[in-house]
Amino acid sequence: MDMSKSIYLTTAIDYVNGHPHLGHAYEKILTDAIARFAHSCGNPVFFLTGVDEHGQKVQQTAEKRALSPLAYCDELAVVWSQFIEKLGICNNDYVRTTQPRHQKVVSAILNKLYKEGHFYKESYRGFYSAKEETFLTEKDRLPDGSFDPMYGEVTELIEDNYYFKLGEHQQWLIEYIESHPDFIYPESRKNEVLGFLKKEKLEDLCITRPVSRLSWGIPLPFDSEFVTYVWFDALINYMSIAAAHGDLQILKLLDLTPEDFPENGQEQMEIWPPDFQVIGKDIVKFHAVYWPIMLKAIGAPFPKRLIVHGWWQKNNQKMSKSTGNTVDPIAVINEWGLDAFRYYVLRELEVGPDGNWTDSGFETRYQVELANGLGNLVNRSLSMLNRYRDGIVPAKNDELKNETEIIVQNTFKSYQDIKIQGALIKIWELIYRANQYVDQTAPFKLAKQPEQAQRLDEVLYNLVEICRILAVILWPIIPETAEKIYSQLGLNTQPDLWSESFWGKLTPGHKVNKPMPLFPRRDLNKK
RNA sequence: CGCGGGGUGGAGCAGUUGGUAGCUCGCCAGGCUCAUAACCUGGAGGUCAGUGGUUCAAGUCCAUUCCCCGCAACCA
Repeated sequence: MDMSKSIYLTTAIDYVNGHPHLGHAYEKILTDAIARFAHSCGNPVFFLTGVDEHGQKVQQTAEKRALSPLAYCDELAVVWSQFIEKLGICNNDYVRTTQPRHQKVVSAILNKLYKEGHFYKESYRGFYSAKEETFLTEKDRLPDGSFDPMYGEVTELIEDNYYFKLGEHQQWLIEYIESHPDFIYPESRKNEVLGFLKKEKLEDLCITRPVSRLSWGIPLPFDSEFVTYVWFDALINYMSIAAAHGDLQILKLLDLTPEDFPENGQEQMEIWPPDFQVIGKDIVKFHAVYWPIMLKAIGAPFPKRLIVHGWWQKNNQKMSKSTGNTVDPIAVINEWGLDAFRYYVLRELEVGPDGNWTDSGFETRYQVELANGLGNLVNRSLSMLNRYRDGIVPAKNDELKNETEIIVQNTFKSYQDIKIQGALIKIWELIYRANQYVDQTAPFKLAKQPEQAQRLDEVLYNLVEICRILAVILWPIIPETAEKIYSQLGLNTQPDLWSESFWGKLTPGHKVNKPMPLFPRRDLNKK
């Protein structure tokens, strides 16, 4: 692996004009787990997330509140970045599409593509709903030919706009996706995109909005009558931040220099291309079709993998603010703790399919898997070591070494394949095995028989060592808990490197600390 | 015929390249007492939606039918 280039991960950037919800939290935590695993493997990591701030809805809401759009965005940016912090995300940068560094890159790209003949200007005649501020298509017509009253008054309108030629890109994109089976994950999404590309003719993408209709956007550098369409603007964030951190490959491509980003100082990182771009299934088309075409036109290498995750429902119904069928991540974290939340969303579903949140499911996983499983194992292991050996780690012993190593390897492979749920299932096999081991060896009985002292030492070593290894392999998922385990083990290092998961790293004679419940048990009946 | 995803013991889910159907919860019985009234063992419970096919062998491949759920341009 090329160690000079960082593993580059991105999430979709969130549209600020909304409120952070479970879906946003899930995507961030999922990406965070992948990022932490990459770090754990010893790679430099660059993890980007951020917000998308342009567009009609922001402009409207700002107007309603008598604020400038930017002042309104400044307010929201705080809310969103606090949300990221609350989730324990280890991102290296936070992009806002209103930042000059981003706008510079968007302008550079627009200029380049314009000069190279990828755009053309054309008038569009269509039926426009002023109420919804959108053009309607034939598909929006009701069976009787009229438009739904929800669109208000619909008028026929002629509007000029710039378009990005996509037609010529359709064929190579199909071939690219077919010859790079890892490009879109999971496979079902890849098939969906291929199906679409093969069946439908790609229509040229409108990349502007007239200023008269929408002013809150990045001005088109070669025509002041227009601003850039939000999606064209938003997708570029992945590249603009690489440029802003001095990625020479991108700078050169866009004819920019590090001096164009004075706020960055002298930093020069190798970031591009992204290794993982994590998105929701709703925006597959933008990332699997428009985005590669944009990159091809720009001449930039493609992202390695697009990770498409599913959506959450609650109680098998679509989450919706209007019906109150929602999950507030902040409230859950405040009540149950960050790691319980992170664990649940990653354990509940594999990456790809939709998930279903239920409060009782969450509580059960907390109680059974975290409190009674992981928490109790660490607690009883450390407690016995303290009680029988004054907390001093006995001589090394390899009784469970093989079993543990197999599980650790399987877990590693699952992480590598982005099978996070699978990784957690395997990790819990180790927890069950360790609890079973306690029962089989009964250290509490050995402790009463002086002639069994050595056997007791062996058992205790195996238990404590497993607790330590668990911390290492769980760190990408539940970093706070992993660090707590290390701290209870009296270790002053961090469980953030996979190489720490090798058996036998706990040295005899080391003194551990007293255990504290990692996940305090709850009396669920009282709720 | 719009696209996609699903239908596996009471509930929620795993099932990699086809080879005796697993897990968690719940239920019943037993064991243990180090531990967060936690832990361990055993048991009951499924014709893997239906039908047809390929195969020595299919939940796992093919065909078809039924049912559920998302998506269909800015909502992760």
